[in-house]
Amino acid sequence: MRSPGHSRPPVAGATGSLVFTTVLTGGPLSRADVAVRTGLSAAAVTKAMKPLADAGYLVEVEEPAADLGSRRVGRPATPVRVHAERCYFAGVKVTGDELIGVVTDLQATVCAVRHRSLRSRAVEDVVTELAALVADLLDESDSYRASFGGLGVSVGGDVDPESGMVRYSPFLGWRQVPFVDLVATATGLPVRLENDVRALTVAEQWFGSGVGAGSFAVVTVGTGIGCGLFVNERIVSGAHGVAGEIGHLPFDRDGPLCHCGNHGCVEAIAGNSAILDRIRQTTGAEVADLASAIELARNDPAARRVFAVAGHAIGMALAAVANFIGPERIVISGEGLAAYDLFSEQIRTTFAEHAFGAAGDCALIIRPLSFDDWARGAAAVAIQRFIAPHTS
Amino acid sequence: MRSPGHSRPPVAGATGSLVFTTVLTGGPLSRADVAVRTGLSAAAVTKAMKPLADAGYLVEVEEPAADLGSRRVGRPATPVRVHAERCYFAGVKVTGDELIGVVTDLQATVCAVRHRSLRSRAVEDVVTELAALVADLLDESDSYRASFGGLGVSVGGDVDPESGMVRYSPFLGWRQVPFVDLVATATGLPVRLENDVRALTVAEQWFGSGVGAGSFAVVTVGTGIGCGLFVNERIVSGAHGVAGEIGHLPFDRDGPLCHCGNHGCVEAIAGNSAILDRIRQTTGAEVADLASAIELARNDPAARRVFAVAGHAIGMALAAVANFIGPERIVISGEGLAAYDLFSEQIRTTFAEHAFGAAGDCALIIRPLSFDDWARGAAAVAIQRFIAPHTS
DNA sequence: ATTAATTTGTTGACGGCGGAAAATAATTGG
DNA sequence: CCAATTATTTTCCGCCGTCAACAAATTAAT
Repeated sequence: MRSPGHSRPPVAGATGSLVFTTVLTGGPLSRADVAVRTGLSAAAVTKAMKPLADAGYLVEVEEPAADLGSRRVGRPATPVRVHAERCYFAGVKVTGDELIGVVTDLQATVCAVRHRSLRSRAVEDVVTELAALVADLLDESDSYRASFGGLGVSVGGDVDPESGMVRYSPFLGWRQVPFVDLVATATGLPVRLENDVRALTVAEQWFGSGVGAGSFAVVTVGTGIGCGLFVNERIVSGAHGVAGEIGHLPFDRDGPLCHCGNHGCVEAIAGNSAILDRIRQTTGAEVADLASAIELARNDPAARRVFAVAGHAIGMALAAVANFIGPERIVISGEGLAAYDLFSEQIRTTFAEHAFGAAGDCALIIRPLSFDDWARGAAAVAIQRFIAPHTS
Repeated sequence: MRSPGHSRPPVAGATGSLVFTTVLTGGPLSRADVAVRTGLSAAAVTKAMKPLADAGYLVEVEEPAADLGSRRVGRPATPVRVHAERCYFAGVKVTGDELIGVVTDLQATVCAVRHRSLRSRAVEDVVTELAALVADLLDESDSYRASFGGLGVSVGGDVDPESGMVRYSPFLGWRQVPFVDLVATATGLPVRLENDVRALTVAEQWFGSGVGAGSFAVVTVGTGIGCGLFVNERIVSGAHGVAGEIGHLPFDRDGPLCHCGNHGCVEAIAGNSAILDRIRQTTGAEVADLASAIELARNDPAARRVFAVAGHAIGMALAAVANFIGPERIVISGEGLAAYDLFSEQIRTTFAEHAFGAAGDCALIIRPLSFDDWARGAAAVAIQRFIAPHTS
């Protein structure tokens, strides 16, 4: 029943996944290192690695690179690394007016990118366009199809990965769409669906700033302001599909009206369009997009003040995240962060002021994000599914 | 090396804990039911139960109570329940001016209560008083000492259960106190330490409204406003010991000054003393405590309005919790809730207004809490430790 | 050079534990 | 009393991880 060309997931059980992800996220590691990190015995590691190496997913590092500070006595370690080109994954982020697709290898390194604008948001049109986009991507190299691991799709809104349903997506205007089934039949590929912010969080968890953290949060600043949470070894999905909605924390009863109907939400102060509106309003300048707003702010104190106010709101939101779940790190990402120097000071000051006690020890990590990174997040979801099929 | 009279933890491994907690939290259950709930095979359940029954922790229900809607064909099930009197636990909540202690059975039913006021907050004095309090409690019945499972202690502030340290407690003015070690040597009992709100959350998780929920939050409204979180099968402790600090979410830049230095925190609007101050201020009445404030509000519209404003702030905080982690349920507890009818309407309205999408589906459960319940929470921590020693 | 010490990696025996299937038990409904 | 049905127990089997012994590869010391 297996379609030809789809690689079989390499792992047999939980231990296999554990060992594999340890190597995947921890760079080249000797078997002994893996044993220490996982808490398994050395014997168990050897046994778990055997089939993974046989199937080509793990390879021993050829050049021992003996220079690195070692020179200890004893048999030298032979580090093992993931063979990233062993299989490939596709990820597509669906927005209201565009599809962004990537192909990545096993380590989520982007190998190919394609965008495709949407002329219609009708479900069948989106599915058709998505299938075409993925086909185009996979046609870029024979290897992609030859050893394909899975397709990840991310959508903003309320999404259920288990059933593969888009329960509600405001941007697309969808309700109760069995998106995974539709995409799977249209493409013939194994498909996994996830919320867009959570997909990004998965990417950070395994391939980004979340590696090694017991808990972390990803805060995205863009049109909206969102937050992905990784707590107690897992991503928080919310009992009803909603989690990490920090965009509408109200900070100022007299603040600007938000589209949600309340006043002074973070999003209504620090969202991209809020910033643009505010800059137009206070300076009278005709700024077309965020880039020109940033440009303007370099010389115009009034515009700069708008960014400072936004930075204040973001700092408050970060403090709320830190006080709430006490993550080890918070990764702040977004397009606007290209202008990080404009926010930075204000964000950190406000965060420090409002973080409660030891919550302030939480590390703030800035990570500017391109649109392609969102699609990479979707691919990361597919990778995670491929490696740990059991994990929710 | 085991002190005489301390019962040995009954479980061998993870499966044993699982089966035992399933029976403990799920009331009397047949082995077949347990198999379904845990996902184990029936055979595994039988095998896991054997040693637990032999040791007297589980007993078969004698009276099959055959009335209950059953009357199906086939061999009747023999429900198994926890033998609650098999062993006893003590729990002590330490506040700035009082110790509250209880003895409970294995099901966290309170068997004995004692309070003891503190004349000094010096560490050694508190330890001495605590040991005396526990001794008094255990002296109330021979059974307590004869089959004693463990002592749980809860303290407000930043607490590390693993090391047994009170890292920082504002109310006691302690820093880096190795409290578990001190109490253990003073009492000769096995001791477990936990943050007070998290201890309460453990009690709800196993013996209260959290039973069966994949995620829930406990919001406590009292002098301070706090929140315990249960997410992804575990309680959230925060990487730096801080989590669930919702008391200082700022909702109103022009609101009253909070002791934390900012304006308009939830705590500065809806905390007990904030309510009292506000009522004195607006009505000029001399209210001594919350009870008389409630009394007054029954007839005085101005006082009632103060409660409504507090209810609004609480509703906002609940919405923030729901939007943030999307729990299945939120348990709201506190002394002030005796006057729930004063808050209720406003809390629910505000919550519904500010909960984002499906986050509003979260169930709000009211559970008035006595001070003894806090001590019971500490005992619950000891129970949990007794049953699942491996779990963090 | 030889040997000892040290660390890594492999192999095989052993045991715990959970599942599958068969056996046993206890009822209901003929 | 016999079938049907559901609960529980028993027996057997296989997976998987640890332990202990061993093989490998290198440094340090003699």
